[in-house]
Amino acid sequence: MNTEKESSRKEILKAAREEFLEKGYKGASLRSICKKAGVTTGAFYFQFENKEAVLKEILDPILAQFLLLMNQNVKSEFEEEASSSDADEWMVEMIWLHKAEFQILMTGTAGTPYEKVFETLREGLTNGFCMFFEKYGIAKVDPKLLDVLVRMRIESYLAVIQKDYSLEETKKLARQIGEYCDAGFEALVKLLKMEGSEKLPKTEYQKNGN
Amino acid sequence: MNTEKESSRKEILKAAREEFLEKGYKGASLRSICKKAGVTTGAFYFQFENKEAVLKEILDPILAQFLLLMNQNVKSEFEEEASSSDADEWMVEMIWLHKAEFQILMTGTAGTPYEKVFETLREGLTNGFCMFFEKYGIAKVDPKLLDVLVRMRIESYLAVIQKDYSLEETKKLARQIGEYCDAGFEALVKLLKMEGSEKLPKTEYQKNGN
Amino acid sequence: MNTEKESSRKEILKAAREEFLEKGYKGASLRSICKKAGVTTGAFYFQFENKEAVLKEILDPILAQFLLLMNQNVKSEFEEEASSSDADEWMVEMIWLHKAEFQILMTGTAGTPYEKVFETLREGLTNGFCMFFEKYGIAKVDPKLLDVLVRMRIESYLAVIQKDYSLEETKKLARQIGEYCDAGFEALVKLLKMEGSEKLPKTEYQKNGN
Amino acid sequence: MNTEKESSRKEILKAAREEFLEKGYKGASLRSICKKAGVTTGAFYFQFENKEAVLKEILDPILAQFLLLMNQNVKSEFEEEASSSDADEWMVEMIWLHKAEFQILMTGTAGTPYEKVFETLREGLTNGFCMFFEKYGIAKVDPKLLDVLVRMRIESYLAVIQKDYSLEETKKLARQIGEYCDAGFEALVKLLKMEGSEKLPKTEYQKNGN
DNA sequence: TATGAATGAGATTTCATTCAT
DNA sequence: TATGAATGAAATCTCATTCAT
Repeated sequence: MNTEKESSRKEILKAAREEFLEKGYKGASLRSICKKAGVTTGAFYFQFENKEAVLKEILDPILAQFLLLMNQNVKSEFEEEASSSDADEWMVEMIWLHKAEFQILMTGTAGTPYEKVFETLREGLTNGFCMFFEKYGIAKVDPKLLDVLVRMRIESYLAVIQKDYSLEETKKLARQIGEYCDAGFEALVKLLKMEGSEKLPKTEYQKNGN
Repeated sequence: MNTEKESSRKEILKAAREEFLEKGYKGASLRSICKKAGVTTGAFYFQFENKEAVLKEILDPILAQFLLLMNQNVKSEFEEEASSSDADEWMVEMIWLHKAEFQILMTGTAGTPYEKVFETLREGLTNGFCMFFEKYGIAKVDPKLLDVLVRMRIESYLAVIQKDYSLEETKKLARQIGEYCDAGFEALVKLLKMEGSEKLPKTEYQKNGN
Repeated sequence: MNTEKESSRKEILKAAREEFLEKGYKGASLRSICKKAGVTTGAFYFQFENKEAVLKEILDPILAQFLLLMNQNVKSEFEEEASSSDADEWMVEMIWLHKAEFQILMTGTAGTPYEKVFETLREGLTNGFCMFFEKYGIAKVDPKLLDVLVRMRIESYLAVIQKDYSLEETKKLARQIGEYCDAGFEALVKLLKMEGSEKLPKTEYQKNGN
Repeated sequence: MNTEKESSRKEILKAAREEFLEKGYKGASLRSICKKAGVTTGAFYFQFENKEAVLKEILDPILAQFLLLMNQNVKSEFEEEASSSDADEWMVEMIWLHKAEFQILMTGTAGTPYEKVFETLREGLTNGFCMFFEKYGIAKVDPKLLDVLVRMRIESYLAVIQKDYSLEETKKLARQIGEYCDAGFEALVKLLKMEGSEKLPKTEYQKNGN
């Protein structure tokens, strides 16, 4: 039957994804989305409330999945060290499967409600990192530092998807980055412990002692 | 004198910086830039060729500076380890001084020639990293990995400026991130050497160096 | 039914024809075309790609017809002398029916691609004249002279349409001009043959033909 | 002294002539005229009241000369047949010397007061033709026909100047066209006399009588 | 005589959205 | 479900012209 013609809704979503990716949300024009989708504007407005609704439909499910995985990831890293890398791999896989959406989210949502969604994501990951530090004996970690670390980690994911690497290559990179971050993390823990003890009153002789 | 009334050109640039920051390049409207600047559109087009020219005037000098510093940074990291952190500090300082511009560059240039400028920046840093790895005995580093590391480092800079930390706080964070990255780097070197020896039993430099 | 409201497209074309006629292409403003047509600018841009496209739609069909007729005219003048005046009459009629378009073409297309269309038309007629001269034994006619004669003939057509003569009056004028040009032509042939024989005593065709 | 720098006024006139020629009056922009003239807009408005004043300054002197010559031409053609061709030659020469201006007048003045100047010119020539016909015994010539003949003659002049022929070539062409027109004129006179006698009441016996 | 910054209306064009069919 | 013509505000940009210096 309609094998030749995908449903309008899907065609629109596909075309919109491309346009948003290419020109950003503001820069993308409904006209050209509709043209690319082979659909009239009337059909568009039957399927979606407005331009923003398409963006929402593109990004929301991905975001939901991502948040879910992120939470699992964080939890498992905290509870059982073994499965940590598994969760990490899943996340990489999910991002890899939805390159376009994540890129739109990152670079194409200026002036959109989604502009601030990343911060939400980051806050989630930041919590996870916080617990992790605490597990290693650093009670009160500077939230500023945490934020940066989280963003670096996210960036590492995104760096990968912006290229057209295969899933295998992507996973290999993810493992290497994992090593990098783990080592960095341990070094920081050491540093912070030292700084923490330096801040205590007897700084002077501690310096000599070390 | 004319202290109360800055030159139109400067007013326009100021207003444009704000608008681009807030709404991205596409989302920013000339009308509202002009209104904010207290200037007519005619005056605008006397001062600038078009909308894009303002963006150019805002971003170009910053980019030039950044590229310069980046090169110095790379060079000094390669030649004398001591001054590395100095160059690093300068770069942090420069980015901190031009928060707005960098944020515009990052998130507000979709559909603009500047969209791809980051890649240029990254390529510069990537070269530096490459030399660094070679210095540590890793001859042919996977460019994919390099790219990710570079982007993480850049992201660390940018993460900081998006918050309103003081310059002091910013620099402290930068130092901590420096530790993190150095440790991560060393771990990677170790990992890569192992992988290398597993895969290519008798590389030339391995025979001599190890 | 909807006799009172012509289609937007037609209303726009009508209004544009008037405006172009009155103010030339550059001088005509879309705003006032739309207002005259009782249509919004949006409607205009739904129907036409841009201002130039309306001009194209107005002029192209007329030009095509004209070129067609011109070729027929030329051919018949060459082959059978009798029908020559028929074709001529048809052409006059056609021009008379499209006064506005031809006047726009003549006087209102400065700075437009159509600016040079007349030259194309003229080249067509010039070819015809050339054949005509050859038929009368003038082998190589000065193309400069031909060009002038052609333009005079075209001008004669256009002179007529710029006034509001009836079709009958127009045709009568056309006949008179026909006499004028025929006589002029014959005089020229005589002159050129004399000049030719003075300059080139024994041309090939002269030896045989005369 | 100021050999290197022509007076602003002259520079402006030169640049305007070029621009009007190229883009027509409406299409020509003051900005680009000023830029081409190496002059600021302020300087322009010191020298000229407005855009139209430049056009006036370019066209008026030429028009005055042309009208003068035209009258002489007409008069001499009427009084002494010998000098007719002299006056004709002068006119050709004058037009040749002011190609640009005449072309501007013809094709670049849509929407300008000068749009209708041609008609004035033509009326002058038409009067001359009228007298000429009367001299040959055609009392009341159809003004419609006269107008066409005049326009054809003018067109012949203009046809020549739009090409870059030398003055010599131009004059030769003018002479040939002169032959063409004279012969055409004579044929018309004959025709009109016949038509005239046909139209008079006592046609029947006149036909026999003549 | 000029400068050149500024004006502000108006140019063409594009936008997201609506609505009768 | 869809069409596609229409809306009208707003977009970017250009215009001839002015004016303080």
